[in-house]
Amino acid sequence: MALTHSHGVRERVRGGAGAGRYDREAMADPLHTIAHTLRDAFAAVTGLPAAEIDPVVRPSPRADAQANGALALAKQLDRNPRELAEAVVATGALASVCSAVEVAGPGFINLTFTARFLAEQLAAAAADPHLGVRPAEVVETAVVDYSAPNVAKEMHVGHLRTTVIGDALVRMLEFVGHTVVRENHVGDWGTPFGMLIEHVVDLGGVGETDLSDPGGFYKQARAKFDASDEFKARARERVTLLQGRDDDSTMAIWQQLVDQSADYFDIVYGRLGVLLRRNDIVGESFYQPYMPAMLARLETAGLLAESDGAKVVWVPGFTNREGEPLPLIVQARTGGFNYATSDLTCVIDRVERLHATLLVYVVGTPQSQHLQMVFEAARMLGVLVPPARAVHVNFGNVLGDDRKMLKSRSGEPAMLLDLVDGAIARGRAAVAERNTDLDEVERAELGAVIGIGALKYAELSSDRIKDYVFDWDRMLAFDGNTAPYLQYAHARICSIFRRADVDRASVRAVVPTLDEPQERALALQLLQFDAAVHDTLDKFSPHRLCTHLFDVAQAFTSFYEACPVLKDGYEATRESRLALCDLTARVLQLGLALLGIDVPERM
RNA sequence: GCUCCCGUAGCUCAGGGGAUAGAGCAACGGUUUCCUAAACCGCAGGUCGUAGGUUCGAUUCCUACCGGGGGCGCCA
Repeated sequence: MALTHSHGVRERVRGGAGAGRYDREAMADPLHTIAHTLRDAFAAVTGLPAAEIDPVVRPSPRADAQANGALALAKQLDRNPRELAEAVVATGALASVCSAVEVAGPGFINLTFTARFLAEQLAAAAADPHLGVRPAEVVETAVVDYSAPNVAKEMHVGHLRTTVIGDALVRMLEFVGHTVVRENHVGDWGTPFGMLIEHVVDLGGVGETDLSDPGGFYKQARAKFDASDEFKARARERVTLLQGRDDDSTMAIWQQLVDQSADYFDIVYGRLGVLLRRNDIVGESFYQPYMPAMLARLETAGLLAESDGAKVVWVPGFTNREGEPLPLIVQARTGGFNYATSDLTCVIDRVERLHATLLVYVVGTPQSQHLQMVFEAARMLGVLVPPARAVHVNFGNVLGDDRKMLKSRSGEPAMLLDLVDGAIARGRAAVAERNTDLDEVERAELGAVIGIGALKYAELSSDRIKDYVFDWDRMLAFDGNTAPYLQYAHARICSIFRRADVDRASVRAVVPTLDEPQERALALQLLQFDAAVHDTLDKFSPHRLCTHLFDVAQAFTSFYEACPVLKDGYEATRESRLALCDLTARVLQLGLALLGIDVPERM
């Protein structure tokens, strides 16, 4: 899946060392542009290689941007920071794009862009299907491991964040040009399947079970397992049969459980609106046949050791309760494989078969140590070596009011489908409450878009590392940093174009005028979309894009209040403002799409 | 015990080696003959957990401590 761009503005410039650089004239983000310009200016003034210089360009409350680089550089060179900043300004490098360049305080360079420069950058972004977002400098094959429910078990609140965050990352990675392999590492193997299969047998065998709602199935099997030694013994034997893979009846029942669960997962994913489908399932069973070879490789590499009868890898730097070295157990004393075996085999598969260079694990924080050990073992094996690397995209818990894991009324973890349906129902209620002139079908569709959007946005808009408190009212509020607020801003823009009876695409060649402060502020926000996307991907933190989109929406509503678009007396600015509206709507629509959230045209 | 993460406004959260730490909600005060008021504007609110250290400069980096949570051998 090669990235191709038909438009000329983002041609790769070949010949640099390592990653290709892009023609800086082509960049829509003025901060990015100015950073390059300043880097060269600093290089000229100091004599240092440009590659070693960071001009530290940031948005500024005092101007459009500020460059703080002079302070650190001056210290490094033992020069006066103010003089250095003034020397850089004196090069005149910024004259063509800035209307004001001032050195302030100890050596800050405050920059104000010319309206013309900003307007041209806006026009460039508007002409770009990617709205100014640069493609990745190095195109990679990325495997994103997310969601990972268990066969024959219900999906619950614990799967919400991994599914929503993973899906957003997949969309963004693809958008900037990476080849992305979605992998749903479902739990479809292991000792629990002994009891699950045996339970199916008790129920009358294949065809007599219905897993469309796995609710009590797992619990029934579990209860029998705990209560009956006889059942327990049968379950153990069944595990052996399963692992042998050649008992037809066992395999048929297992396959049935897997297939029915896949149907159920598809229902959940479909309703939630994520990309995962059954083709993305690569369960633990897939890796099972490759595990003996993996163990042999560990053996050959001299990494396999024995400890208390188990086969282990001693991974340096990890200790147990007693302060003794902690092993990564890859084969239990019983000879059985466990999740370390599976995960290590999986790393090898992703690197060697899929040729992935970026392995993304969207998995909860509690598995951090386990994953670090697996990654380290893979490094020791010489598999997970540059350019291949693994990233644990960890996340905190979804909490209820009581600050504990979100529960259903029965006290168990809230079921994912209940949360999804609850979001849709609340979205519909919100629409009905504000009743517009929509018919039933439209209202239902809109309710789902708003409800699901709110649910997902709540997951994505705060730092994934922290726990967050689930709150229906807050996520569905039309004020604040919520999906409905962003969707509303988009709907208002669509309304303007309906009223004007103007085709959106027709204003995309317009170079807007930016006379009002709200127009400038909006322009600056819109041009930072590129940086927001890349920043989000660098840190695998979708909340960064959320924050940016919220800033865009706020800048737009301020503009909307202050700058009439269609009203009488504003004919002179009409085209220009329509162009700003169009680009705003596109940034909101695209940005939310990258998060897996739809936008309505009317609300 | 060892180890990882978190601690920012009443609440929910951003931010991050630099200039007066930002939003939203709630509260208070305004705005609608006008493109969707599901909105906007204003006002108020914080010794950035505590104490040291590095630095010209720390809320940001380092150390210790306090508070909360996770993990620590044959489940995943």
